[in-house]
Amino acid sequence: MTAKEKKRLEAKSKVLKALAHPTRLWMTEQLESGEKCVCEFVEEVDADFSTVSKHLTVLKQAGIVEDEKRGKQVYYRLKVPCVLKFMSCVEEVLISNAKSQAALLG
Amino acid sequence: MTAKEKKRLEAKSKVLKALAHPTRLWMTEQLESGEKCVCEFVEEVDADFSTVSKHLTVLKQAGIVEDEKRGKQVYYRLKVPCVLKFMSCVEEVLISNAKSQAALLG
DNA sequence: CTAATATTTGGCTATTTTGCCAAATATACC
DNA sequence: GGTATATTTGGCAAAATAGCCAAATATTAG
Repeated sequence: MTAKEKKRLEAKSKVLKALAHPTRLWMTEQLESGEKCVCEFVEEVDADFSTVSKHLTVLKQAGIVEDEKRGKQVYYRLKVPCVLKFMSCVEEVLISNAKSQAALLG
Repeated sequence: MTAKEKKRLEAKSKVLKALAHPTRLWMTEQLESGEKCVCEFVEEVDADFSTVSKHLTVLKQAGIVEDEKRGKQVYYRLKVPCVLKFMSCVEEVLISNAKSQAALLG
């Protein structure tokens, strides 16, 4: 494996890792219907304001979302909408897992 | 958020988390061209045999790959091939990131 | 049965990630 | 200016993850 390939793998992993957290995944899914400010997330997520803010920072640094400050609030929106489309494949894995589970149970 | 939705988010996160590691991502990509046994991965991955085996276990438990023992070897193959197709979206994020980077540099 | 090969498992430490709190920063309003 | 609101940042402790080694297991060959 070349150094370049390694870099590319690490970059892709970073994007996946950003999505690989229940709260971050949920927030990403929420953004499908349009931008939201941090406070809107905080209301629904039962987590500290700082925690939500940090999660959004992770998504931002991965390049999945972008933010814009308007007045006192910071609004986040999807930067690369396809992340939601590819989630359908993750669902497919879940369905496959459920089938395996069902098969085991007879 | 209902308990059911929470479960679903956690399940999806587990799948994403399994892919969110350079070595596991690489191994998953390698399986695109067909099954491989653990020893083949070990030769190319500069990591301990046990480490590679554990990574494969993570992918297996997430439902991304399945294994089959034949003789002394254990062969792994993709169980849900779409995981590679959705990787094209992750690439799209990388391209988007590169563009942002380029824009910053003027 | 014994030896050799392929793989998994257990255990341990180092590193990374999470999430809270408190403090800092930014913006609008008075 | 001072105050209230929205958000980020720094710091810390708890939890999760990674990767190595050694030991256990399984299979084949002799």
